[in-house]
Amino acid sequence: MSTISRIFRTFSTSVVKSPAKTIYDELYKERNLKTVVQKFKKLSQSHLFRKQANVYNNTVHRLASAKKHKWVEEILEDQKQYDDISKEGFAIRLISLYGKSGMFDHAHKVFDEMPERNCLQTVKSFNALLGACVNCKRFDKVDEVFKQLPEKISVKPDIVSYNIVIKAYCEMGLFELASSMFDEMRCNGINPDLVTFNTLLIGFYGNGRFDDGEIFWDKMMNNASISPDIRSYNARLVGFVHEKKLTKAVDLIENLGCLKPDEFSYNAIINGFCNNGDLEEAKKWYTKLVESDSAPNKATFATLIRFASKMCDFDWAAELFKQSFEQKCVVDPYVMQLVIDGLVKESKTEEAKKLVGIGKSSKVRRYNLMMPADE
DNA sequence: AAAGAGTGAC
Repeated sequence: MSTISRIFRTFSTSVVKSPAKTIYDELYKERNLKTVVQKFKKLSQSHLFRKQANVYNNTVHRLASAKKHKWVEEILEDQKQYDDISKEGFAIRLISLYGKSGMFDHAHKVFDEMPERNCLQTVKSFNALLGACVNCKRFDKVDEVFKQLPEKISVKPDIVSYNIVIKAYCEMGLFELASSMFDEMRCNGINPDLVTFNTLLIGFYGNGRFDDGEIFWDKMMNNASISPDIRSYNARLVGFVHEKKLTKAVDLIENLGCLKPDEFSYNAIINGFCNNGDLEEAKKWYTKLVESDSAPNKATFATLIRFASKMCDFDWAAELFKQSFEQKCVVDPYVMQLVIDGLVKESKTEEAKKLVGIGKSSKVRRYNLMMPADE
């Protein structure tokens, strides 16, 4: 579920600003998902509607997050009646939407049906299928698709294909295979790009393979055609934090040159100080984040509210609690309840009641937080 | 219209 949210995150945020938002307001404002399905199918009859990729992303995301996979199937299968399905781009959209919804067999079926719909299978739809393996965590299928399919359908894997396979190996914890794929792609005349390096850096630094991370960091720095971006630096920050090298991490975030730290950079540092039990530094870096061009997000609040509660700084926890609502960040109710319980324990009953009220009235997410006496 | 890289964790 959290994986699904992450995969769709880019789309749902862009949808907010998209003009489709106003045109299809009726669909977005509908709270009843069964009605959403009916309305979506009705709207799909319009050729113009079917061009709106964002409406598809948004709707499928809503249904998949609510675990209504039958309804995802209902709206996506319904699309096959339109001529658009013989265009590769439309098939790719269905494959990737099924993939993001965790429905691998459906994704594979759309791919398999392409020839009978006179739709050419190029490396792009091949990559969409490969991506669906990873998004559905069907790692057993990755090798099968990557090693057998290209020959069957006469496509040549490209840089995107290799990047997807490298990500799959990193997620499987098969770091040696991820490294060897990096060598193999170069033998096949495909040069690693920024995505390749960032995938490997995140895989290594994020999983306790600091030394391997450093090897690829050096390779990237020595590669004249690659300019590391903030994601590359953030991966290394996470690596330093894992290694408990906080001085190194702080030095890195303060010396990014022309790059600007983002919320992921700050979160990495904040995580480090929380793990060290350093309340003062955690507060300091939270303030820096608030004063920066970025804003704290769900992960920031989840970490800090939990940490402040653990350190019994319930005044700060309450402050963060309120901030998280102002920023419309949805944090696990269990963490929010920690703050209420802590305030009550310190006899700050009025403040606790106030927070319960904020939770009940929130439009972002209605929390059913309780005063300990209610339980 | 269309494929690939990220944060927490009872």
